Amino acid sequence: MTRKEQKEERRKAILMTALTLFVTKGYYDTKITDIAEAVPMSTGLMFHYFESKEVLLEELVKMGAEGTKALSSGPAAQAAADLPADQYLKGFLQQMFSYAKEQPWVFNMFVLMGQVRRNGMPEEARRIAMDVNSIDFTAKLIRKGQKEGIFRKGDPVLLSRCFWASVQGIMEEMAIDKDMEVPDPEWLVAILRK
Amino acid sequence: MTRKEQKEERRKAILMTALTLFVTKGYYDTKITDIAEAVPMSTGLMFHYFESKEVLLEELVKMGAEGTKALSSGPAAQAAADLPADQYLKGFLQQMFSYAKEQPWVFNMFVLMGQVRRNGMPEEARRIAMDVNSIDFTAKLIRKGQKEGIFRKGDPVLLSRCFWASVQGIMEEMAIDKDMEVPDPEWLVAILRK
DNA sequence: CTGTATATTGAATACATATTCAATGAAAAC
DNA sequence: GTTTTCATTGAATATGTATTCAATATACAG
Repeated sequence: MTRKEQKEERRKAILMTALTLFVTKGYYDTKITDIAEAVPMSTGLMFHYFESKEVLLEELVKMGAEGTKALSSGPAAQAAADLPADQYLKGFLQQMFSYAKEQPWVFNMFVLMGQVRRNGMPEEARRIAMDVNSIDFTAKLIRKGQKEGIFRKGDPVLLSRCFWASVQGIMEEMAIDKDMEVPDPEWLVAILRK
Repeated sequence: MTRKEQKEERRKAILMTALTLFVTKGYYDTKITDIAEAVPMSTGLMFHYFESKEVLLEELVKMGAEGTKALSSGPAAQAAADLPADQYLKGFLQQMFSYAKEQPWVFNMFVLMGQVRRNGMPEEARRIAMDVNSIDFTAKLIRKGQKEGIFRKGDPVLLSRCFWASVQGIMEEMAIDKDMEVPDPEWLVAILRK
């Protein structure tokens, strides 16, 4: 394994460790030393890989942003066009909920993206996360569902915000309480259903 | 006005200012100087009224805890016993949403209580907020609704967690985006409905 | 091998911000 | 009107934690 690959491995290890800690303890409560200790590596070495705690967060958010974009333009987006809107959303939630245990990486990333959008989070990371706009994507889906006659009346954007706020809230609880039972996706889609 | 009353007034002014800032900017991002500047008063004087930033938060959370307890044992609790479960919850949300503009104090307090329960928030305040358990209260209500045949099947505690996580998420958005339209309480109660 | 580059450490430093404090002003008590 | 108590200020200090750095070890290249 080349030197460059080694370094890349190490960067990923740091990123994954930080991701877990950020989501479970919160960004401000996880200190650089916490991450270093968990990797494990010395505190100073962290700065050989990332120039600051904020940049580390930004890298994570960038990864999340790419993933989300891929999702909303790749084959999954095709499925969205074909499937009935409610089926697609239920499928998405089912997938995400199952990741909570099988691919915590993906799950945590999704949760982090939501958290970083909140006020008081570092400016630049927040900007990047805000850029990825699931709200609009889902709003379109909701409009489609309304036409199909399966979703309730109401401003699609507002419905979309409510839907995602709910999903985010529940996923944060799941991220912290690993033993929490997985909710039925239908419960959340019911927010939209007629 | 006596000296003591003056002091009490001033304390309240600080508490209300801090509440607004905590909810809109986040606890960690609002500095003591931010609060002092907004009150307004000198930074040092803040410590004449509250011994620390954490204690200030704790005082707020204590107030919120009292308010919540009063709510769940006062006349409102009676109403809960009489009304159909869905009516009661819708009424509660309607009330809370209307407070967003008319009594931002109450609204913000409610949001803060939710935020403080999260990981990474100061220990003691968190403990106090956790103590106030809306989850169980609502779980009972949900059980009632299930018997009435209006709520879906499923673990009442899990349903309750989902319901509150959703409410919290949406109220946080409303707290930050003052122009956001008020969602229809029915959308959230639909999480529970059969 | 030898020299050069990279990885690693832990202690020193920088920095942001919470907290203290000595000094001053203003109000209440006597 | 004098004394005493409380309110107020802003600069100094303490503290926690991010960040830097000089020193050392390890891997790689020639």
